Amino acid sequence: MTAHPQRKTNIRDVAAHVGMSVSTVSRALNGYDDVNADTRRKVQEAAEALGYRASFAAATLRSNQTQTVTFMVSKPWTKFVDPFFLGILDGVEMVLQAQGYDLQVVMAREFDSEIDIIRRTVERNRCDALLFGRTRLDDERIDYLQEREFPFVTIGQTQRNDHDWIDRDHVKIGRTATERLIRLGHTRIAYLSTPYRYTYSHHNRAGYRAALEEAGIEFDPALEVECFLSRNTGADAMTRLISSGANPTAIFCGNDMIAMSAIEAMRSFGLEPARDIAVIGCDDMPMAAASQPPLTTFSQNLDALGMRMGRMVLNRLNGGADRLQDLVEATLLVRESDMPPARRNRPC
Amino acid sequence: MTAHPQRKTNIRDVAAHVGMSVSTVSRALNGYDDVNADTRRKVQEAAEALGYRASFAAATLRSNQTQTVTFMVSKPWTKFVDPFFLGILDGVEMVLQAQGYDLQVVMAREFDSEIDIIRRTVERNRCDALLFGRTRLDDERIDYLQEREFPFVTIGQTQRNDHDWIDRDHVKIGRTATERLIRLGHTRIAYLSTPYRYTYSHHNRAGYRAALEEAGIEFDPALEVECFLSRNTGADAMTRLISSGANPTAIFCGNDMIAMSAIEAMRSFGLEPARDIAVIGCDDMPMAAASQPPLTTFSQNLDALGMRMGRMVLNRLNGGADRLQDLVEATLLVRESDMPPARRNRPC
DNA sequence: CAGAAATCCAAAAACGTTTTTGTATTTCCT
DNA sequence: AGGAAATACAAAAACGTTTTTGGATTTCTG
Repeated sequence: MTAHPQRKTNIRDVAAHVGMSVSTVSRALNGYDDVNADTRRKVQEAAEALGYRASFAAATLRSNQTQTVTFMVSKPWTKFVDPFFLGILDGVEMVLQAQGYDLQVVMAREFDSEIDIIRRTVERNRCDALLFGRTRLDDERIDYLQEREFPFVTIGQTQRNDHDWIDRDHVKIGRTATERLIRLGHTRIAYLSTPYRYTYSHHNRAGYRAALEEAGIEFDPALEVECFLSRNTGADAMTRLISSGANPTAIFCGNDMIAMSAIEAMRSFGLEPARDIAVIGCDDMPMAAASQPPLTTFSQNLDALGMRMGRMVLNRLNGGADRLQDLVEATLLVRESDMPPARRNRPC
Repeated sequence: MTAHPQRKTNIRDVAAHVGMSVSTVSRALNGYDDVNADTRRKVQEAAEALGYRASFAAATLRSNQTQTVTFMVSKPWTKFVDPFFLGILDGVEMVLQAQGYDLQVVMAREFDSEIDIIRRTVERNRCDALLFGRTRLDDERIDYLQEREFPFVTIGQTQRNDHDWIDRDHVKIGRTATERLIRLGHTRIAYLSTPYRYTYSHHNRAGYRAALEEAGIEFDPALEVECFLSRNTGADAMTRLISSGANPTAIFCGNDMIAMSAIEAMRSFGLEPARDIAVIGCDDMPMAAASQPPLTTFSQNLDALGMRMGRMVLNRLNGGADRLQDLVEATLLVRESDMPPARRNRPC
């Protein structure tokens, strides 16, 4: 007995309303130039009056264009490094929407499902381009998309690197952090790496090793530890480092989560960050500033990074021929967690 | 001169491949029961072999169903309370994908664009249901969706409350926080509220006031301050509170961001959290545990909350008649930022 | 064994656009 | 003035599914 929910107004309704053909209405609304200015105005007014909005499905089916870009985030990522990816999303969305593109986000539950989601998304034609991060040296997602000639931009590089990407200069980050710790007088500097599966972990490490070598400090494999995505991974690594007698006086951590977790472990051994072990993180998560001591870390203009990424994907969508690759520098945010090494006899 | 990118295989291809009609293929693939088991198997194998995947646009156009749920996040929200919404998203996605639904996320740039995005999304038929949070007492988004009879579930309540929602029990949160501070001996307890535009701010306040009244503590309007979404809003409020002579010995903050910011301001006045002013936050953001002193706050099983939300929307999509409304309790996480009031003459 | 019911599949319509093609009418050029 | 070009619109095809309708064949029933 409920009132029949009225049928949505379609393009035929507005055509009838202005007494013109459907095709003219379509061309008028989509900005083609073989339509009289006056006609276009009338059509637009009618569409507005009737509350007409083109069906997304129908338009997509016919034109094969979705005017949509999809950003895929990996779930382990969302949990831990969210501020980083959210900041980028902001920037991307800003430039995309200015060009009439929608930005959608989908989440991948597990690592293995990333490729499945990409497959689904591409094969069902749900978007015009894909965005994603956490690239690997050898990344099957990229192989797949390149084979299909599907547009995409990544955050992070790969081995072959023959695609559009944007990335922070992680080699420089690793080098800068390590150089600073060396300058402070440290020689036993550990590197608590993000998972090796990611390309950028290798870049960080390359910078770390390069700085050591240039300073003439012998590289000690025992000081390099791989961390993962669990909450306590930094603590585990730190514990191993301490109890194995590797004896670092400073650590550079692949991200702030690892750093905070490592600090927890230090304290459980009676060691204080800064005073006993210098700590440098990466990402400048909100907790980095709030922690005690405030964490020295690397920060980034995420909006800008996202906007550049957005412009890249637009270029690709517009058939831009050139490959766009962009390395952006992070800035070291010196706070209080990195100090010169403790002297043997320190006043209490 | 490039190889022609081969046309995507469509349903006709697989029909031809198995020598059957298009309609049979469709019905076989979509699980209808008027198709022979053997036939279905053959169709499925063919589809698999040819890498067939139904066009999303075509299927949507014909069936008027997208098998997609959209979660709309407001951008100011993403910046500051991300862990909260990300946790919920996780849970929602989990139960939706188990039922074959996709979860998409879209971002609203400004407050005012929220309704526009909803309009676009609904009118262009891009999803089957909407999810969003940050409800207001009087929420135009809900008015719009109800009028269109479009399925949705909110995080948060409204004045009329005649829709599906899930919410934390913010009245209880406000009451529990305030009761605890009272039990610790405080009488001048301030409430640094989240923006009043949100319903839950009022609920927090109601709990706060109720606890005061029950304890026979006279309510002082000067101790209630509204905060907003800027980074320093807590500091601004705290500064006003201190310099106006309102003289609180404890504060309950609508979220952890506000609390952290307020703590900053305290310190700039030479006051120490816990020692001089007790602080209780809400949300248990990662920085709450990392801060000094660790912040007493309210935490939540976000996965569970999200999963309940997911089940709600599924119920609605399956034509469930009953209205689903769910109030979940938060748990107080006592850490170190809340202490009894400082005594006049305290040993240094 | 005749009729009814059940089973399984095919033909064709329909969804709402965009794009292609075509055709009057008008404007331009020499 | 006559033909070419430009302008402005209309008709119809096409996109790839799902759903409706119908019809053969087989199975059941009394």
